[in-house]
Amino acid sequence: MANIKDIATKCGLSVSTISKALNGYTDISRETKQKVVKAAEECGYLPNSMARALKTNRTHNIGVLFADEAHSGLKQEYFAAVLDAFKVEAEQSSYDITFISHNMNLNARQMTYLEHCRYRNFDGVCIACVEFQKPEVLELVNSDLPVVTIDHVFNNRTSINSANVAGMNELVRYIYGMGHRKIAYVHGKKSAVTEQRLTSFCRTIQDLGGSVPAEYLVLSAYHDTQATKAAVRQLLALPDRPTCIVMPDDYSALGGIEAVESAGLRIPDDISIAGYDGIPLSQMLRPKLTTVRQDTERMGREAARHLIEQIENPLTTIVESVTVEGTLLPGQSVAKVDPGA
Amino acid sequence: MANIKDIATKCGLSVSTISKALNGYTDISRETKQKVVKAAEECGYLPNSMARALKTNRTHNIGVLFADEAHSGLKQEYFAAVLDAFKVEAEQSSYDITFISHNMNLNARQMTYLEHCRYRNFDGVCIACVEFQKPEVLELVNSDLPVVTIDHVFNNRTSINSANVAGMNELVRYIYGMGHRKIAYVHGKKSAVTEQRLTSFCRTIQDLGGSVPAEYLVLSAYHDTQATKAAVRQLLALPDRPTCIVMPDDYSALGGIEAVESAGLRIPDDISIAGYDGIPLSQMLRPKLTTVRQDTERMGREAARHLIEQIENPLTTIVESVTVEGTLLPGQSVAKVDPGA
DNA sequence: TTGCATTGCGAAAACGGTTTAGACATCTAT
DNA sequence: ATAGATGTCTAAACCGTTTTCGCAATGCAA
Repeated sequence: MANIKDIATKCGLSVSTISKALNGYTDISRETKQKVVKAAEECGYLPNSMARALKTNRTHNIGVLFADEAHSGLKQEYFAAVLDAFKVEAEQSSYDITFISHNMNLNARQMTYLEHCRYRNFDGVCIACVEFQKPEVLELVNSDLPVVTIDHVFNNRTSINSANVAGMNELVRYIYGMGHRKIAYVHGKKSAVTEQRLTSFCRTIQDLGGSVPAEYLVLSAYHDTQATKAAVRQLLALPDRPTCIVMPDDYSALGGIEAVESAGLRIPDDISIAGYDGIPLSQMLRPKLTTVRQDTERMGREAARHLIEQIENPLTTIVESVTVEGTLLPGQSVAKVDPGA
Repeated sequence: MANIKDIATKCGLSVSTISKALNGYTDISRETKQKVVKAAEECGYLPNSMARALKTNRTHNIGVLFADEAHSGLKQEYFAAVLDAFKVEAEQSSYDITFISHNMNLNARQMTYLEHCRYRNFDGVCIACVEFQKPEVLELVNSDLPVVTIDHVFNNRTSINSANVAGMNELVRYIYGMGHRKIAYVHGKKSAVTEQRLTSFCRTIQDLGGSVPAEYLVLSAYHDTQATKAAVRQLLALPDRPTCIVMPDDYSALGGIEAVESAGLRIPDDISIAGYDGIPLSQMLRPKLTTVRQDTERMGREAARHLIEQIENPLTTIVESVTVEGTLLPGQSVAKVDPGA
């Protein structure tokens, strides 16, 4: 509750001296500084971040956009893990994080994301798990705020990207190496991530000398067990059924697994299954899921590091796309089969 | 970027008039108000939350403490869901939410949670998923800030609590009703929640005329599949093995299930299993897990509602403990057995 | 006409800091 | 002795609001 003025009178010094003493200015003598620090400690003095921000135009607060109305990032293990790592790294540099929303109201209407960021004076913004093409998101991306995006590349913005192309390539090669030639892919809804995985999936198979029939590519949705269940059903009903199915992600793979099992098939004996994400759950399943672990820890930390770098050195930092490699988790859900079959 | 002064000169009015016009003061004529609102709109004016907070001592920002060094609430589906609901409700009342941490540094040392809250001028605080007895948490709880706690009761604070006693009672009665008489409980580490469930577990069995041998109560930890796996192993090795095991929570149940299956037993034919939480995952498992669904949606919303009520009506609001009922999800992991066996 | 509410607006003092420009004393070199 | 350099501190402006109080103009009743 004590403010800088209280300390000043207590020390018999001016307000400016207190401020300088506390902020490491060099034109304050050693003794004065010590006296001030001691007095501040005694009074339980805490600077007022609002007053400070008002004057300096820096809040040490980062806005994170981790959900729009469609998906809540918090409920998806992948994004929750990224956010968690982001938070840890940001806090280590003394930045707080606040959720961005557009539910704050301004007069009658609601604020856009950008307006919200301006209102709160965020020093920078991290965007993930949204539909990146929505005008409201674009407005934010094209603003003059420091921005880092996760899993989506804009040419004018730094982004942190999971290595989807390499990851899918590795996964497909593994599956191929196990002998599979009829591999289907139940993919998520259109997004940068989906496109990368999808093209990598197709190209890798082609590179290996195979081909992908159109009916082996089925649209589902991320994190949606029901949609994936339906998609897998559709695949199982095919006259020339695939021997292995790659799911949109580990969680929705549960839906796929259910479809497979309710069709009386066993994994991996009768049909093989692979996921994507490598969330802890995937390795708790039996059989352990064959999947690609995305390095959420590194993604979150890199995002925070790059954003803070951008905030603190706006002139010298350059736009870049960081790619974070994943790891193949072989699991046991893909069986060794005879390629000739 | 435009501020209130710009609007003032643009309108040929004073700064105070602009402020009043924009904030619904009644001593401003209808025409002036319209003129001001129009000008503000044209300039893309946004109030500066820092300046406003500095003056009014209200930030419209809520601090949430959802993790300490031990657990990160974000990574647990239960807490992530509660937080998500909290966020939605808070945003609807135009409150933002910011994570509380003690990693911000003040001079040389780190801020305590309370100091962080004061520094940021949070209007109120929501606490969950922490060790409630830690001095640093207590300091926050006993401060003069509006506080709401989740799943822990302090006598001077409003709390939102999942109905653990009723939930466990219902679960045990269901299991008992299925014929089980040898029911074990692998429980989480000591906490208010654990104590409630544990006493409810024991009392219910006693009320039903049964008894709980000491070796049927095994300590594990929440959200820890390895610990739970070990605990279940221990139970399976017992000379008089239980016919049903209740797990700490749905997620750690995965560890229990693994222990059971790797012992060559089948669920529910050879042994029955129950969880707690009712997270979506539990119903994706085969067999579907018998569990108690906690109403995370309501818990989060109630927490936000009560906190905001407290913030906005500090004098009239009273301390209360809200209990949020859960729902038994019967699932198929508890088999019907012969009570005489 | 006078007196008194009422209405609509503005001046100015906060809120709690940061930061620039300069005051003043002391020291150093000439 | 003097000019400049150095070290330490202060005054004051400023950041963008809110809010109290005062004032002028108007309306209305007496």
